Amino acid sequence: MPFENITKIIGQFVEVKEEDYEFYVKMLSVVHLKKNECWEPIGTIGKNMGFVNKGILRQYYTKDGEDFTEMFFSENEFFGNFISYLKNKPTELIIQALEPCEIVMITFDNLQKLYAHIPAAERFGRLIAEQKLIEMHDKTSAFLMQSPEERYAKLLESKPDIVQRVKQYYIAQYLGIRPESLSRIRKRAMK
Amino acid sequence: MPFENITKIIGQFVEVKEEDYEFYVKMLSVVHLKKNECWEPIGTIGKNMGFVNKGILRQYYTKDGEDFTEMFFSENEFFGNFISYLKNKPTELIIQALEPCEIVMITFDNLQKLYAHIPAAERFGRLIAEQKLIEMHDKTSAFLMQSPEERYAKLLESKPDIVQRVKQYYIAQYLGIRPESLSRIRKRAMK
DNA sequence: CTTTTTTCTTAACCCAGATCAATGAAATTC
DNA sequence: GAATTTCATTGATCTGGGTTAAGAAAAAAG
Repeated sequence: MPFENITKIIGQFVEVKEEDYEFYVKMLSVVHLKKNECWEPIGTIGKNMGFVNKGILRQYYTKDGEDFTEMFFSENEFFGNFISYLKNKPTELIIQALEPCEIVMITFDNLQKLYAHIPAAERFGRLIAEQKLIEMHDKTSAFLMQSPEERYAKLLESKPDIVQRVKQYYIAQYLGIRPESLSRIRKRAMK
Repeated sequence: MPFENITKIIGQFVEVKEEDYEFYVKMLSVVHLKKNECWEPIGTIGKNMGFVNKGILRQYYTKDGEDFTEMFFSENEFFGNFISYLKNKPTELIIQALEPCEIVMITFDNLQKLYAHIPAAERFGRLIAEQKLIEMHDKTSAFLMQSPEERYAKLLESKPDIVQRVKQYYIAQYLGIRPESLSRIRKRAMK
């Protein structure tokens, strides 16, 4: 039952009518990513939205040979190269599986069909977009208002599973610091 | 001719048909803000979008008695408490005039009417939203990838007028540093 | 299970930005 | 336009994170 989770999550946003269920399912497919595998080829235009059934992914940029991790996605979260799709231009964004992942996939094109066929889905799409906007906003303001140490404490509180399951240098990238510094922060926090 | 600038700007996004012009104008109004005056009362739900005809504003949060400036808006830019409007909840966001401002205003409600009446306007609305999303994204990645000094250099290059017209401690807030540090960065940069 | 590679920790030193305090410059107020 | 408040600069000192390098621990490969 690969669509069990996503059905539950969509149901939290909008009412999924019995008669629409099949149409939803027809738009969806399931893909598996091996560890370290990437979601879409680098330098292409975003075509697909994903939903994490199982596993963790990270979204990152590379600049001067250094990685900058922007976000993690774990079970029951949506992700995708939205900006590339919206701008219809390739971006440098990379989304990579950090564990073997099972992903429910919908192409942005099918998403549009879904909107056309099921008006309630439009509401769902808007809510996802808004949620992404708010997440991004929260992250920006965290960089403005908090120290790396505070940001780590917040992450630990809001997403303890991520901290457990993800290599520390990815967490450090996410916080905007070096792995060595994160190690010190963790040591300080133990007391 | 308070609508001259906005007409030009909208025209860059979508074609404004002669016969629609009057409808556009009917949706718009002009407000003036005195220096230090705020756009919408604090703690209310975002109701209006603004377009800067003349002046500069800053968008900021207050936390523990300290201000964190997120963004500046000057001539020909759109602004508004979009997140509050989208969530239909008040936010702590404050938008304040740093100079006497002339603002072209449209209520979000009228914006919806505009969408309904002129399909091309929907495209304009989407483009504005995307632009805001991209701006926000750029700002987050700047915090991840650049030092305060580099962020200042970038601001100086991309918005020299802002640096000229805005008090330095607002610039410092925007860069996420103290005014004293900005002063030192400026001194270093002179050489 | 052993070897090899990757990741994490620790230490020593450096530096940009924070903090505190004082002074000078500029903008407001009256 | 003098007085007062606000803002910018500078100096001294402190600190958290960066850098470099080494060794320990854990994970992957064989």
